[in-house]
Amino acid sequence: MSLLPAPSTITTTTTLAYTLLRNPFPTLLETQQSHAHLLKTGLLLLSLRTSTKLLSLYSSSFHLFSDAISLLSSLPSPDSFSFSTLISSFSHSQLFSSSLLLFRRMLSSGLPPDPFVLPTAVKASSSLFSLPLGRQLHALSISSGHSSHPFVHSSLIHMYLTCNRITDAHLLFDAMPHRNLVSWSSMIAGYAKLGRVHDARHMFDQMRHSGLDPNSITWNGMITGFNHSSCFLDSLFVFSDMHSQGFGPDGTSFSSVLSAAGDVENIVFGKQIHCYVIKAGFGIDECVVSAMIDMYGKCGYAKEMVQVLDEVDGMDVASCNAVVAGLSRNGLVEDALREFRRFEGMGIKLNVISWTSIIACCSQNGKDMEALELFREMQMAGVEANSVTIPCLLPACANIAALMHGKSAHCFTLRRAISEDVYVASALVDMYAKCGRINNARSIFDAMPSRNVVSWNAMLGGYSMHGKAKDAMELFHLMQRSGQKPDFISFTCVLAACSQAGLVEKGWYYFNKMSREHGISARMEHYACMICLLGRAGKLEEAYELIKEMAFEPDACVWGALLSSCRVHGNVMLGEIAAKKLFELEPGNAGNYVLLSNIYANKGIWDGVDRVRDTMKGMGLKKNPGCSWIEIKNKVHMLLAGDKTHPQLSKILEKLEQLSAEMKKLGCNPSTDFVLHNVEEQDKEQMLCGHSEKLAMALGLINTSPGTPLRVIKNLRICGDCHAVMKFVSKFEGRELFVRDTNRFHHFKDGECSCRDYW
DNA sequence: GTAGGGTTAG
Repeated sequence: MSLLPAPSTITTTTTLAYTLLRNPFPTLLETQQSHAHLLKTGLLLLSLRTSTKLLSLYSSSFHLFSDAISLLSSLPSPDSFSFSTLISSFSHSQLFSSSLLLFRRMLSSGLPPDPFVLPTAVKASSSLFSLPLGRQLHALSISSGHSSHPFVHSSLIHMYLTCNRITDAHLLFDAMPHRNLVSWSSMIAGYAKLGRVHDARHMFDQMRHSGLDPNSITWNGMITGFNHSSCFLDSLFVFSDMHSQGFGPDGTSFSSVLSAAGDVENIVFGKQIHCYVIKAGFGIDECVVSAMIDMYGKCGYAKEMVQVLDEVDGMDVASCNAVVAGLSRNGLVEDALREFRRFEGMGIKLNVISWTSIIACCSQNGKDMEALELFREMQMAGVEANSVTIPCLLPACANIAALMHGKSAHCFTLRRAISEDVYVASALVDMYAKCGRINNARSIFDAMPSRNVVSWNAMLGGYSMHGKAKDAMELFHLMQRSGQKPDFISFTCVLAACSQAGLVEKGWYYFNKMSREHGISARMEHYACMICLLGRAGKLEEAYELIKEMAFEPDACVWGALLSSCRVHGNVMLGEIAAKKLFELEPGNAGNYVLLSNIYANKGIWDGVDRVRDTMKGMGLKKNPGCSWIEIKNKVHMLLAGDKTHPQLSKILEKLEQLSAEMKKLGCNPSTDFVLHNVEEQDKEQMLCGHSEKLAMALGLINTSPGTPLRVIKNLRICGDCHAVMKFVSKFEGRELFVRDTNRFHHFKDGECSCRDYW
């Protein structure tokens, strides 16, 4: 029997193949049927043109890349056209590594690179920001004799620009025999992106002198380039130039110029563009609409944002996202949540950006529990988090020390292979440090393939918060040896670490080094650290002198640091000075009055105590309620001082009474030093029920098995009495306790605290 | 099957 198909079959098959080639949009089924027939008849192998058409359909229309690859592999002698088809499909789907791997396979199969496939490969290497790959391709272009081909040449220029090698790009540009609009536009955009306004404009003029007219891409490349380098005013100027020279803006230029207008918060210009957009008929371009909403948001016009959105027929998700982000940016958290729910209710298909925006909105505005809940909802909705979502979520875990939630986010990053992203890893370092796991933070930090100043600061801040001054200083030196320049936050962390450990001389050393060697002038937070350091070390006069030397008006943090130190060292005179300033700066902060009252009470100055109490009463001030969080079995519990509504309250109080009795039996008297004597009835009740950190600790003790470490977060400084009780509990119950207050970590173990009672 | 430009989340 002949292996060739019967004549009738040939007719059918050729008809099928013909249909396939002529049909611009076949369905997957039609494609697969044609494929099957061609395969069965053996004709597939005879027509490279047909098989390449199949390759294109599988990869570019249906994204069935493994089917496309196996088809390609089955072809006895695919040509460079077949390879190019699949290589460019990979690139179009952002699969740049696969694209380049296939390009390599094409070369090793003996096919030479041609001027069609080379630009695609170069573009893939640019998209991966890989200079080494780009250089190899440059060399290959030369050796294969295609380097002067205009498309190859332009792609190489763009590759060098993308890899921040403007000089190499310019050399290549100069060597170009026939410069075209594409290469000029690339160079202009390249300079604009670097903020080299003069060079970009100069190139633009040179291009016109050479007789070439810009097109919309040339103009837009310049506008978006200037936006990229934060030269927003220059963007606006270019847009005006474009307009006055008779070039009608397109969607891209409208989107970009709106973004620039928002960034310089120029509402007048923004509104002009709004009118222009409507007149030019771009009010339906989704990118332009979302850029317009973004502009209004950045200028602080919340109402207009929602108006623009509601005026559009059929809201697109990017515009909805811009509304949520804009409300969040303006601190309108409740409105952002309401709009988010409204969009959800309207059946708008919310994407990862929508969810990330609302999670960020919550975690940046003190709604940490809500952020965690939204993350859960997002997963339930089947939307997968990415490398931006996680750094937005993790601060919420860190804020309330939700270690289990943080850990599960960490696992997620490992599964999705995003754990090494510099933003993700930095946020993980911060989260672990703030949840008391300083060693885990360090392991992640050490494993990072690349770090930026934020990563170093997260680790430095962690050591500082844990009172590990020596580690902080060692890391700070490692940071400099690694070539990373410290910024003002790095110095704040190191100074805070010195302050936690009472290292006065080291503190002065870094404080002076900062301006002298690093050219960073001292900011408010640096002074606050120094005042805290000097004050707590008992050098109150020196601290006060430093305040007087400051070149700008000290804020409440600086005076607050002095007042707290006066409280510790019983200095009435300076305490009164600091308190007076604080009453002016923060009239509503009851904590300052309480501190001053404590200073008086400690010295037995009862009329002073009465005066402060009367003032507080007259102003209607109440102590900021203490609040603590503890995570027990994956659930975060929030406890307020004097909380009488907790379902386990009686058990908690029973536990605290039992502990108190044990302490008395062993001769440990709870410190009454920290108790305000002239307390209101309500405060007395609160004291009776206990501070929130004690309640949280007791809740942890009765709900976890013996020996389980407990982690408590408090919104205020830990009080002396609670500190003493926790030291006792760590020994008596054999528990490790981690308490994070507003200032630092206290790690209680075997009756001792890591702060060595210095805080 | 080839080169240059856009909006919304860190």
